[in-house]
This record gives sequence, structure tokens and C-alpha cells, in this order.
Amino acid sequence: MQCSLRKISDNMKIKYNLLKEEKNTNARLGTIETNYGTYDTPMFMPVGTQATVKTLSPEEVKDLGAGIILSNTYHLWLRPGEDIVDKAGGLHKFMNWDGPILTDSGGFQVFSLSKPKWISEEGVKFKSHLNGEELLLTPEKSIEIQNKLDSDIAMSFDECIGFPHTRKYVEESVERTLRWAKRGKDVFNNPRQSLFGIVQGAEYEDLRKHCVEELVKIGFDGYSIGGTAVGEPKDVQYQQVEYSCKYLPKDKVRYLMGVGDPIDIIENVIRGVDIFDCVAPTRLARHGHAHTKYGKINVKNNKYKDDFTPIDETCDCYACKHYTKAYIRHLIVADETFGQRLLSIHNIRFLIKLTEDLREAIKNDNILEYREKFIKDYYGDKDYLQNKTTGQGE
RNA sequence: GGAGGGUUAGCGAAGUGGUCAAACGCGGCAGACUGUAAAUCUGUUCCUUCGGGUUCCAUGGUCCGAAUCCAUGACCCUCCA
Repeated sequence: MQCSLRKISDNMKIKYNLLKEEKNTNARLGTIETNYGTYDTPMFMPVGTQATVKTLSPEEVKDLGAGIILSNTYHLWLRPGEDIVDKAGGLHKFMNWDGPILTDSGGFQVFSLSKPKWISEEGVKFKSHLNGEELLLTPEKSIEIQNKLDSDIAMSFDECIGFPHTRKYVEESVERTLRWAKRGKDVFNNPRQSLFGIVQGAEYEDLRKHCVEELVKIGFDGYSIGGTAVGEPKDVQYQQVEYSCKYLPKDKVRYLMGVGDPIDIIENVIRGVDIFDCVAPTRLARHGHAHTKYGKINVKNNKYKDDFTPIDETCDCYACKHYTKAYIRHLIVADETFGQRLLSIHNIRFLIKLTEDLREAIKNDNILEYREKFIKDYYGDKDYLQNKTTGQGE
């Protein structure tokens, strides 16, 4: 049977190739080889939690220059169920995406579905957000689901803890996350899928180091940095990333989970991160906000009602090439989905373009200058750290 | 011509003697959002020099006190002729 999806290779673990380290920082230029082609890093992955990047077609996502996209175990487990996706021929066929897919493990839902949840050694009991049914997600179950979904990269089931927390809790949580990582790896059985371990340990360097060392002993195809963008101050986030990257093996890809503020991407690329994902560009878009070279704007604002210029004159995306702020504002205010699509296209493109620029800066060994210029344009005189916390807090 | 019902903030709509500058919804204006329980959530929305000022169709009245009671007028709706 002729498969409509172009699978480049059938039986391959992902492979990271480190091409260059930036002269003045820890930033890295590389490529990641997947079953669906080879992509450059640093890279930004658009998020398609429920097997769709909200409001966009796969063709549109492709056109933005996206490589890997992210989907979610928890959501697909609840609906439509991994067996349906399996029956469809796997997630790629199910959603008509012929690029690589990474599935998150459900670990973030341990954090975000905060109210009724019980964490035990066995796993996490949730109440389904759909019908209140009590569900038990375990490391084994998460991997089983992901094996069936047949994504290219599966994530270990971890505990993503919020901020702040006690050192004692972090210590216990890291050990549990490590045991869960081992249990997940033990049942992992999809030969064409890769498995990533997740570094936790909050803001404690020794715990991050310990977590990395233990994960490396277990052995994974790539490593993620978790537990960031959960309400901590920005400088704490950057430190957490530093403490993780410092000990991670150079020959494996590094994925910082859930981070997608432009400045955070730059700061963390500088600290050695290769891959990012974030819901922000699409969520902000649906809420009427757009990134521009000169900062984030709220397109709904009255002052744009007769502004017939593009969102960002310097942007090469479809929305900026063909539509004005006034028109997009009208669509958003009128609650038309096309407005949400246009802003989603723009915001994702903005972040992907950012990673393209960062790759160029790494090549040219001028990423610090790039950062300075970016901040000057994007934040103006504002202090971009300004005691701001990241993410949703607890 | 006769009989009822109605008129409250930008709109819709509660309120029928004091705790009413007036619930609630919409609309408006702003804000938040970082591995998506999020096309969601929050604030604000008569004027103000923040002391206060002026409101509930209009005018006059009752009362210590009126969006609320009475009188007259204006306009709107329904039914009967």
C-alpha cells in the first residue's frame, strides 16, 4: 500500500548532531535526524495537544517552517483513546502530519490539573477534566499509550512541580521521577520511537546534577529540562536551565519543556538548549495578542481599529503579507476563527523565525549582540526581567 | 372611543419606601496567559479636582426619606369597538 505520508526511515531512533558551539556562550548549532527528516536546532515546536495545532491545518504548520510538533498523551488517552489512533495507523496518519511528532507524557498534567490529584509511588490519580471519572496514570501506562500513538519521541512520565516548594519535597520528587523514568524505559517497546528523560530538581544545582547523572545511567535518546515556567522568576528559570545543561551530555539533544517567551528562548539557547515548545503563541493568538519586533501587542486594542499596516512590517508570514491590524482586529473582536488563525500563523512564525535568527547568530558567533539588539527592540526601556514570574504559578 | 400593561445606566433586564450610583447579561475599554481542563480568565464601564456631584420618561406632590407612593402630561405595547 502506498502510504500518503513520506516516512524517510522506518526504524530509527532520533540522532542529534552537534555542529558548532558558539564562541562566547553555551549556545549550540545542530541537527536532529528523525524518521521524517533532518531538522536544524535550535528549534521551536508548535504545540498540538489534541492532535491538532489549534486552528491550523498541517499544511499551514509546515509552511511556517515547523519541524517537530508536540502532542499530548493525557488528552489523546482520554479522547479519542490510543486504540483509535492506533487503528487509524498511528498519530501521523490520524492527523495527516508527515513530520516528526513528540508526545508529552502527561507529566505536565500532574502539575496543571492541580485540584483533585493524588500522587503516589504507583502514579498519579486524576479526575478526568472531561467527565470527572477517576483515572490512574502510571509511568508504564504513559509509555504504553505513547508506544501506541506511535509518535517519534516519547517523554518519560515525570512529576512537574510548581513554584515555590520545599527542598525536601523536591528531593523526594526527583527520586520518584527517576524511578518513574526507569519504570517507563523498562516497558518501552516501540523500535522506531525514541524516549527522552526529564531533568527535574527545581532551582537546586546538586539535585539537577544528580537527576542528570541518574537519567544518563538509565540511558535515553535525548534529555528534557522540566519544572520551568511554573511560576518561578525568570532569573530562577535561567539558572535551572544552566544547572541542567551544565551536566547534560553534549552528544544528546536538549529540550526545554514549555518555554516560549521570546526572551526566554534567547536566554536559554545561550545556556545550551536545542528545542523548545510552548502553547503561548497559539493561545496568545486566540486571545488577540501578537509578537512583533517591537514588543507584544494586543491587536484588540482600540488604537488598531484603523491601522492598515501589517502586524509586523518585518515579518514574512502569510498574515503579515496579506492582512492589516485593522482587519485582524475586526476578526478577533467579531470572534471570527480566521482572525485566530492569522495570529496563530504569525506568532508561531515569529518564534520559528527567532530560532532561525539564533542559528545564524551561533554560526556568526554573535549571539550576545543579537540578544542585546533583540531586547532593545522588543522591550525598549522596560526592564525585561522586572521581577516577572513565568508561567501559571500554582 | 373603551380597557389594561409599560418607560431604569450604551443595549437588554432586575429592583416596588431607607442597606440603591442601582443586581445580572450583553456591548465597550483594558489586563493576564510559557511541556493547552484556556476561542479562557480577571479588572473596569454616569460625572468627578476623589471631598463630592447629578441619576431611574417629564413636571408637580406626599414623606424625615422616592427608581419605588399620588396627580398630570408625553411616548410605546396589547386587547375590545
